[in-house]
Amino acid sequence: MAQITMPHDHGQEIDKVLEKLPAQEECVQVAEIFKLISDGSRLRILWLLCHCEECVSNIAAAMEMSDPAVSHHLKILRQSGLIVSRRDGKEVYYKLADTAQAQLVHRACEEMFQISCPLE
Amino acid sequence: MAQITMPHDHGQEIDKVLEKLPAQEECVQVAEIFKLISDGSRLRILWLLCHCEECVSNIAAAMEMSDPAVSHHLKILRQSGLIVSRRDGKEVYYKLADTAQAQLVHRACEEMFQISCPLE
DNA sequence: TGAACATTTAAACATTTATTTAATTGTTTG
DNA sequence: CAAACAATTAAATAAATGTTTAAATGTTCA
Repeated sequence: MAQITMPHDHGQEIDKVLEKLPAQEECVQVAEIFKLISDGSRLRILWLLCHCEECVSNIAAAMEMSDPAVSHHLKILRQSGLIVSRRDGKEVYYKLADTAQAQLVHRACEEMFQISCPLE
Repeated sequence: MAQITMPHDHGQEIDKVLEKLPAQEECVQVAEIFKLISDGSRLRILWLLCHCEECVSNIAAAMEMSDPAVSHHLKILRQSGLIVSRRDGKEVYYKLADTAQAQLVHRACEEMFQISCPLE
């Protein structure tokens, strides 16, 4: 990693931090995960799928959204590996993936819901 | 809350879940927090400010970004309350806010960095 | 006061993104 | 096979977003 000269010298504190600064590409990757839950509709769909397995029609009804709109979000979530799908007859069921990453995202959501909604 | 009829009946599992389904507005609020760290550049800036207090010029140098671009992200983060600023002479210093929400976001980031970067 | 420095703001631009409507694919069953 | 149903895809649109360049604001100090 190339050394970067700071315009201003405010002590050596930042040097140690810069040693551990995640690379740009790594930050983009992590940000990509947060982007998955950075839309209200998609976050709400994911919340549902964290708690049950459901078909597209029912998800759309629960969200009060159109089927194509829901399908769009499901595709994004599935392509990321956060959720999985299975077809049973005419219907396709979605649920949270059984992976460490999915569990981590799930936990992050739950924690954030608590903090953003203090006991009023 | 208005009751929603499901197009398909797959048992009563979903009913209990829908009782706890966060409201749309609440999801938008929580998603707004995740949106703050859904951009690679902004996430990297926040990571830095989680570990030290620095002025805009130095942040920009560390990120290898232009001052206005960094300033733009700092503004978004500051307006959200995730970071705070103080002026000392010509320079403005930024650092993570001392709030429960900031700590929560900080923790979520740290956890996500670990998972997205497995020991290779 | 005026020059130099640090930061922010404004305008412009290219991308991305969420949603709608319409058409298409896939599956079941009469 | 054909009709009905479930889900996805495609095209179109409006809105949001990150970055650049240029200008403006704020602060220090000679």
